[in-house]
Amino acid sequence: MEKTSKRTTIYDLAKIADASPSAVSSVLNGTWEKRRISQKLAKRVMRLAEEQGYTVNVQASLLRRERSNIIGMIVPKYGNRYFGEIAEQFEAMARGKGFFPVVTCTQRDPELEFEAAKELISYQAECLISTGATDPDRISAICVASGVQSINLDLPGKDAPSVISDNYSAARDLTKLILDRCEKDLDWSGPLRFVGGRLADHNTAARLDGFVSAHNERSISVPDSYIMATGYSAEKAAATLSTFKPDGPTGLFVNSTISLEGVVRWHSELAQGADQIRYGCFDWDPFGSFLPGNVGMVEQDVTTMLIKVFELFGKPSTSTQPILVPCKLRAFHPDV
Amino acid sequence: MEKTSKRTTIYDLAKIADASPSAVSSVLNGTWEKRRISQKLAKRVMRLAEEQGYTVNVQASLLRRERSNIIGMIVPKYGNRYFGEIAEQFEAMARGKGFFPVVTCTQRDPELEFEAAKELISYQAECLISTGATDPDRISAICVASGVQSINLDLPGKDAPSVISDNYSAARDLTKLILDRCEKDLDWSGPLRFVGGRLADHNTAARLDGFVSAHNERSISVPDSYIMATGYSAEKAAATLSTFKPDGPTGLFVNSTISLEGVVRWHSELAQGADQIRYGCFDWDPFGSFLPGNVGMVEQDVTTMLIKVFELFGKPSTSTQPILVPCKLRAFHPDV
DNA sequence: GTTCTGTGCGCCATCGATTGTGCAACCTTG
DNA sequence: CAAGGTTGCACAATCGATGGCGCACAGAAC
Repeated sequence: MEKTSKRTTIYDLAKIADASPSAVSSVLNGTWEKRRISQKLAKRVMRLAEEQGYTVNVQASLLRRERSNIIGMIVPKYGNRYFGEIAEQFEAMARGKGFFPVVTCTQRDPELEFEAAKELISYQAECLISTGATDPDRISAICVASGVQSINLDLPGKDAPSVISDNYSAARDLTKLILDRCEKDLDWSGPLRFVGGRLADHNTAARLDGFVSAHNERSISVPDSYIMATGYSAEKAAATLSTFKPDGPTGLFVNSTISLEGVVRWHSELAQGADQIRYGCFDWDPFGSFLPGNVGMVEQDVTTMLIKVFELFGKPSTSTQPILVPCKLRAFHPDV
Repeated sequence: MEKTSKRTTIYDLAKIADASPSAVSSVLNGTWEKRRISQKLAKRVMRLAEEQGYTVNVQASLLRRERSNIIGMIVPKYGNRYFGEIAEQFEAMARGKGFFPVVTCTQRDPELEFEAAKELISYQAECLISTGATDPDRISAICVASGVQSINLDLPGKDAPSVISDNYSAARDLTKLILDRCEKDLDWSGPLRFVGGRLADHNTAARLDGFVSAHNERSISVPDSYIMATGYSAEKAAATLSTFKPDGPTGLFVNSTISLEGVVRWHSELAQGADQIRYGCFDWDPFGSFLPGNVGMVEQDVTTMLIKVFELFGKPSTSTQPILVPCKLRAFHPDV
């Protein structure tokens, strides 16, 4: 039925349909009515294409049309609710708008981010969305050089429009929630410890601001040693906490579910006093919400963020002032 | 510095370097020594390419070379440890081998799976890996028609080689673990309930087999009503369990972390007897391991699975007998 | 001075699809 | 029946990169 060796092309179809390649092409890409191809020929070609299992060579098609329909995204990780959700929804939305989404995961490795960006540009991506990129401006730079639009998501850059969460407000609200619950459950009023993230990172800085503000509003001062922002990884969080053996009520503000993994490990291994600890986490995870001691989590509003991204898409970049999207605070029920 | 409107091409570079496009091309793709281009010209061209922010138009390049370097994968979800891990490791391995991985998420929607597969073929993917596809054979079929290799991962198909977990053995071991812990903690000896998944699905069937075998080995019989495989979603699991209010010790075999979400929700809302419940889950999640009542989880060996996939890659498809990869059982510490 | 061997590079066809243009064949109208 | 209009399609250039082929020129050998 079909040629064994190579993929069928419009030339093959033209031969067996006894028509010209251009006629075949226009039938298959839907322009045949405009080009006044008879229905008879159109039907014949379509039937043959079906029979031969023809699929366009998008490479060739887009080369000619000088566009790619590809819209690229780089994300640091997949197996994390937040970024997983971003990737999934992004793909769905892009497809809904007729684009071909290509998402690639760069493990928070600046070199890999850069390489992946270049690769996406080579594949003629029309727009590149850098999610949580460690060096978004470096990526914006090659995008500019190649005439490709770039948009930052989750972490802001100064050379391209950015859509990010309102980290400050959400962190402040979460901090208040944890403080309230410490007060209520443990009759203890802080200050909390801030665990995870990197201070150099914009989001961590904004969250820390919110964290400190919430304390200040209550006239609580936070010692420097309580800021344990030693990186994004479960191991680092666990390591930082390993020497900390609380001997009374304690509260933690956990920056990201990745750090939460370390915190929970530490928490579960405490010899005593584990029930005297309350914590909340910036970022949401369905299982996280059932962990003992967890009083609330911040869920970033992925859908709204992506809507904003797609609003920017195609527009000549206006302001690079980050667009802030409010988060949703999820407070969990008090222990019974 | 660079042209504002269009991307730089080898023709642009040829003009400013005062050389021919073919010379530029061979310099940039590394064949210049074979083509006896002088180092002098090569250096000049490379410098210019750098300055102009040149990137190959892979579309054109691959059209000419008649290959794409693209290796495609479809996965049902990202934001799930198992599939997230698969996607991440797949990308890393593919890149390590010089390919361009394109992963796309199809939400367990058969139509979307099919559309995405066609799209990847249109982009000239050289191999398509269907992960957890609901209808892998339909995808294999178009791959065959287009002369593209296809490999199934996680769920087997009969028309292409498959790499899957040894669901039977792992389920048997997990069942035994749960039964042991029920015996030890609750002085209760089953039978357990099986929650989540679809019986029509190969993996659920294999796991159920293992589940039943483990019971049989201990001469425990499992009532039909204990098999609650009503689908893959947290809601469905929660709905199925909603009418179940245990009045004594109970044990559950939870099929997938997705179902686990529902189980945990149900568990946390039980008015009483929650401490009389033990469960284990097929699939691993870092937070899942700290949930009250969870005695163990099965971690599928993603790395080994992908190694097997890459071993199949490029080979003329041999047998379509599924390749079984053993899982790792993670048992959690008894409650203190 | 002629022939021979390298060196260095340009010319041109090609990959598959798209699209502006052109042109037969047929039909209509007066 | 000629002029004009319509229908239906083919031709050929083009997108950017690649690679076989061949040509010009330089130096070596005789």
